[in-house]
Amino acid sequence: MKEYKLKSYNVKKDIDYKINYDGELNAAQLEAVKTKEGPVLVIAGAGTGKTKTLVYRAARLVEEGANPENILLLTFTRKAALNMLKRASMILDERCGKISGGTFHSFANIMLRKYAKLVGFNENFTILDKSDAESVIGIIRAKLGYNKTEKRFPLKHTIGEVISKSINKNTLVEFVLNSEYPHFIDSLDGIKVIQMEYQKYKKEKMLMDYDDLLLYFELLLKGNEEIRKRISGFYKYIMIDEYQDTNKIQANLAYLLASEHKNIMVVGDDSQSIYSFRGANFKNIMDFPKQYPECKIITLEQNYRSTQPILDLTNALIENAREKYSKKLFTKKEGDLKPVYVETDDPNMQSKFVVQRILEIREEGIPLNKIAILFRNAWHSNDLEIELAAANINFTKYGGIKFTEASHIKDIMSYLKVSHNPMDSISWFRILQLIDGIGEKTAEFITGEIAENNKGINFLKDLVYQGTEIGGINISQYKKRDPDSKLISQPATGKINYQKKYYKDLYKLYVMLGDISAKNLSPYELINIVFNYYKPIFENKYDDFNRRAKDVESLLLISQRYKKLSAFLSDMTIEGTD
DNA sequence: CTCAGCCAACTTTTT
DNA sequence: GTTGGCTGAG
Repeated sequence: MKEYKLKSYNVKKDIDYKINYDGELNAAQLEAVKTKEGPVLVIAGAGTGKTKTLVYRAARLVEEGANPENILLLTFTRKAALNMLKRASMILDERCGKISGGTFHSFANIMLRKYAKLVGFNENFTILDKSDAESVIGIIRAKLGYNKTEKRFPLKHTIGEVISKSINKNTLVEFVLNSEYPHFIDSLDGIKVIQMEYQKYKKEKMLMDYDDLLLYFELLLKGNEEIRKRISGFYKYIMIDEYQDTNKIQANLAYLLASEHKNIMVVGDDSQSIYSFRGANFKNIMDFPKQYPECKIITLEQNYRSTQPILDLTNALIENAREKYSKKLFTKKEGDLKPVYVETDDPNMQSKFVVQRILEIREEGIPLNKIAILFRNAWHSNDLEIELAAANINFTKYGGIKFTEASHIKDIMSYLKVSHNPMDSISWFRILQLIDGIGEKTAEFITGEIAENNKGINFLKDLVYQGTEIGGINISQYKKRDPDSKLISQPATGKINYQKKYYKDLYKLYVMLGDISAKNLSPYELINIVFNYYKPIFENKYDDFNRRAKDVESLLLISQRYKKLSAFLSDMTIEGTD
């Protein structure tokens, strides 16, 4: 990190404010915006102009002379952060675009890329998304024989969830099992073993999952006094959005980051905590005043979105909460239409009712694209979709799997990941299996050789050349060439036929990987090289490759925004894109 | 033993 | 769309 000399924060008396704060904001918002220092808790009810408040406060800090880079704005998605900075730039000027912003995960990533060595990693570590993490767990699960137990052992997906929950909720694995998977309580010991192996595996292969980003960042700050002081000293103003959705580790990180100055403003609504499934705890927002007894609490209650009857309903609901910051939402918006609660006997009746209402509303002249139906998951709408189709109502359905998790995108990304971090066994495993004739076992063998003996892609060359020159060699011959190799004794037959039809393809892969390891290629150029290689595989693998090809186009487009491969890879994994 | 192909079961929400 | 189980071919 560059050493910056902090500008001393002396507000000149004669600042000529360009922004008209008083005219744009209500009293509570204004109070928040004008508070420059010390801990502040802003309780922002739904639709009370929370984002606007943050935007103005960021702009105000800059206008009063703070260096934008010293302001840290942590939000729930990166898109939200960018959006706010854009708005701040619009009301003030482009200096606001330089404010440091992002999610806890992306900020942790940036810091860890600088200080990875201090927590036992290399700077080129790879970030595992959820399915990558599950693959690792799946491999360990199989290796330890848990796929052949008498009693059904939890699936990799479940194991991953249990481990992650115990971390995010800061509790023991047994508590998670007891409360959410009591039927798997017998598997406790096994899960604990897998957890340990998982941790070890990631460390060896320079891999971090989402939780690790936070954990290692916390470790970095806790274990290195000097670094903590440097980072906290640099980010002199901290703002955190959606504080009710932070978990224990994130709250802890916030505390550590603010330790040098306590200029921390958290904004949230205790009545809107929706991420408990991933360990978010609204207690964080309740406990903030305990953490900072001197903090200022500001409550935003004027709502700009809904009419009073709707707010009355939410007020009544919130009133029932046992632990809360009391607030009463009110509005100046006109309207007396009440929300309607309808109960139906079965899901199909529900669908029919919705269809009927839509037809009525359309009769009244409301266009279909002004009507929205919300539901909690993709298949909840199955019945409704049939009814809508039957009634000849056109609709657009949003949702489905994320772009970055589509398997063809993951394929392409894996080639890049391997070239960025040759230790990334998960990506090796994936791309090797794309070759015709290579399945799980062979991929495991090659992956193991590449990683364990640190041969990198040269192993591919060795393998192919041995194959073509010698033909099928057996284990003992191979051992002679490489006496240190550990994995030689593994296969039960004691013999692997190296003369395989996939040699040619393996060699092509080797050549392509050599091409993309050339220096100074942009992510865009890299993807082009990769796709040139991948295209035949791609078209063979997917019947609908034409549809999927559009995603590749998007990927190329996105990649043009990046100069460096490492930033591109991190962003694609942490932020995704929509 | 290894791999590919087929089938049935399941699917919240996010970094 | 994905996972895991099963079968048959090489």
